Amino acid sequence: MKQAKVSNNVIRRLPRYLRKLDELKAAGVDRISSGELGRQMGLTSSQIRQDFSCFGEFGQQGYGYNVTGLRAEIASILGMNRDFSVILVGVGNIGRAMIENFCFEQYGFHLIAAYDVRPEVVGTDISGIRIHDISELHHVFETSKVDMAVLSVPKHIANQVARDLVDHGVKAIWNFTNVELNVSENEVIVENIHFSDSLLALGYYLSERIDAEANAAAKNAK
Amino acid sequence: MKQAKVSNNVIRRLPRYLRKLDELKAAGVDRISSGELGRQMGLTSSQIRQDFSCFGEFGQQGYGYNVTGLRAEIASILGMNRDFSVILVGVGNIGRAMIENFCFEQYGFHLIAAYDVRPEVVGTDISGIRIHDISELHHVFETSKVDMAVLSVPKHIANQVARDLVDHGVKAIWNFTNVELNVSENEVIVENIHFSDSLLALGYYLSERIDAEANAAAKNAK
DNA sequence: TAGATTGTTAATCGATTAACAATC
DNA sequence: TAGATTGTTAATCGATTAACAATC
Repeated sequence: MKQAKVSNNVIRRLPRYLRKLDELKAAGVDRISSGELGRQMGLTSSQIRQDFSCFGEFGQQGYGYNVTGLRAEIASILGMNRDFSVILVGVGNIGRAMIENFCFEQYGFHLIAAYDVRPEVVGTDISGIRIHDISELHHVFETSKVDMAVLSVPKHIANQVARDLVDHGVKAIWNFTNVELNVSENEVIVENIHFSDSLLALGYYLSERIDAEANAAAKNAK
Repeated sequence: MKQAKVSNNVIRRLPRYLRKLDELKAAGVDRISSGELGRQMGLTSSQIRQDFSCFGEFGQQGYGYNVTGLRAEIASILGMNRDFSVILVGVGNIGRAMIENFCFEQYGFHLIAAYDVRPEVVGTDISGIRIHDISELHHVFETSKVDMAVLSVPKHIANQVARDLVDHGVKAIWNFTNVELNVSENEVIVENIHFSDSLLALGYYLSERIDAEANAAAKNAK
């Protein structure tokens, strides 16, 4: 009965499928084959069918996949209808931007409170979310389940706050601090947004391309 | 002479090595073996040696790696000393946060200008960066090379602005729009920061864990 | 020199792709 | 029914791990 462990690569493709299906839906497409989906996404049809078959049989021979139905299956696999509760710790620039702009609801999460230490923000509301002093953190765990914490505090306290969150029983941390957290993956799920890692990878590919172009130019000049 | 194509997986590990080496340096460690590095990062020593050997011979038998030297090699591979020039398009919440907080210089990039359409921000300065009207975009390409553009405009114009940037000759786009850009990878390097993809993957792992715990509890109760 | 650890070749493992019978 | 396309098994490809000679 238990489904075999699904590889991380497959999981990381699911949100892309979701986005593409939403796009197709918006364009009025209501069925699609793995072949056509592959063409549009730059994947093989085999890979797409393998990916979906990790979770069930969502298609129909001779027909393909129903866009709305498949979208709903993937949404469910990703937990989008579970209504996870979220707190945010660290209302700096990025924390504030997330509170004001990120549509947690759209992905099955809802933000219930935020925390900071600076007196000038504690006690205020941002987009309807109350900012509490971080010393009040334990209260929220007494009154609600907290599934996930957005961690957007300064680097130097990242690990200490993460430790605290885990000890209070948070189940997952969405880590924006650009620090590798020293918490065991047995006790908490950590998902990192490492801006700098992303930029550095871009830097590598950019360097590679610039060098290739310079080489090509040098060759031409000869 | 030409180095074999290095896999994306290896490239994505380089920034992690960099961060770890910086941490070791800060802690006063000046040499490390692949074995110890692996222990600290959760990788095998084999993988670490394989990764580095894609780029050269950075270690010494019987000794290991010099932390400072290895750090410098990786920084150079990632193009951190190339001084790439950057423009930012879309000074909304996230764009503003990047201008104010993200330390481009630290990674070998420098921000030269930003663009928006809203009259209330055009003409102002944010952290020393002038915000121009987007209609002025072509000027910067006439007077400077522009290696990379940070794309942080609203979703619905993302592709149109990306097209424009590519036509002006930008070499890479750091894409914060959560939209899959329809530009060919022959003409431009695209590096995506998809917040929602990251959150949805977290949602998957969180769902999985919650279900596993519920199952364990049900089993215990029996 | 002896011990440690690299760089690299070979073996294993896992992920992607191809092929095809089942079936809508 | 015939054509299309799935779900799945087998083949291939690539990435990780193991092993070890080279050497500091």
